[in-house]
Amino acid sequence: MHIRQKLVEQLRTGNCTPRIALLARKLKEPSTTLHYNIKKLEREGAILGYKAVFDHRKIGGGFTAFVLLTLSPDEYGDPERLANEFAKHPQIESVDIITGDWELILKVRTKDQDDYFEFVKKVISKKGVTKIKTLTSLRQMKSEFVEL
Amino acid sequence: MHIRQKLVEQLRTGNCTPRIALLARKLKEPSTTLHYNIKKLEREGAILGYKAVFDHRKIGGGFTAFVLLTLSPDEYGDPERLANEFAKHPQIESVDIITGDWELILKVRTKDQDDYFEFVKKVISKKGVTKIKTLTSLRQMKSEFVEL
DNA sequence: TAAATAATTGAATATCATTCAATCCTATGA
DNA sequence: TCATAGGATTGAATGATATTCAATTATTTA
Repeated sequence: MHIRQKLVEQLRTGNCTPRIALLARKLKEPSTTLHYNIKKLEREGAILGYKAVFDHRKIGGGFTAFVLLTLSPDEYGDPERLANEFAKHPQIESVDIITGDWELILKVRTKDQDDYFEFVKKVISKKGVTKIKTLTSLRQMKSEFVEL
Repeated sequence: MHIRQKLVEQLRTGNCTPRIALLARKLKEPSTTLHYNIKKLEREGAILGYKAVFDHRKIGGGFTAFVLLTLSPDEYGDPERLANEFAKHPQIESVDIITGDWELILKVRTKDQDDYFEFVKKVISKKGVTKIKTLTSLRQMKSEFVEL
């Protein structure tokens, strides 16, 4: 596999670290103080990790959609089971159990619409899912707190 | 302001960097090769930045909601204007222009439901927005590609 | 108020990113 | 097929950085 692809894979979810010296200059605080406070945030579980933010269009993820799911009554008792299954897929950026007319909302990224269609058939359409509503993203203005 | 808060502010959107030596060990490639390829990804604009992923419950962002917006007909021509305004707010994680029954979907994080209500009144309810539907997140299983 | 615990900090060290020059690969066209 | 040019890979050297440690200061707790 190409190095590029391996890097994307690794940086997508971690393998990064804060730039303490840079922050020390910006905030005018000793780097050791910042180091201490960052480690504390990590210990407390407030910081889960450090990762790269990608322009997904440039790494084969040009298609983005929000997927609203209704579950069958027999899944109501344990929506987390299905949610956790979805969470395992690398195409899925986020999984939330929600209130209202639907039980789950997913944010999905695929290469294109064809790939998305395949993904819906293979992964999303499964026992327990009774209704699927796709909201296709036409334009992203902000993602992961980063303006695009 | 407390150092902790300043750090969260800075790490939320950047001030991090890839761990090349670690990646070199993992992928069994020379660190200079990885360095070269990472810089290339940055030059190409495929990598937009490096940031921390937080457990928002532990940094005063315990409430998460997806907000579906319908715009008034006079905003149809330029939904990007409103979208860009929303994007500026630090409480808003993502802004997408979408197809279907709504024009915009926002992902919003606030301290609690009261804060969310204030946020909707002050920021979201503005000229051009004719309908607001909130999908409250009861449980997050994955966010920013990181399983929780 | 005293004692214990947590937070800050400078100096020293260990680790790492980055630069550079040499080499190797790959695509292109004659 | 071969020559060439641009890109990609790599090791050695360097500069910058994270991290550790011990001392000091601040804060919390009883």
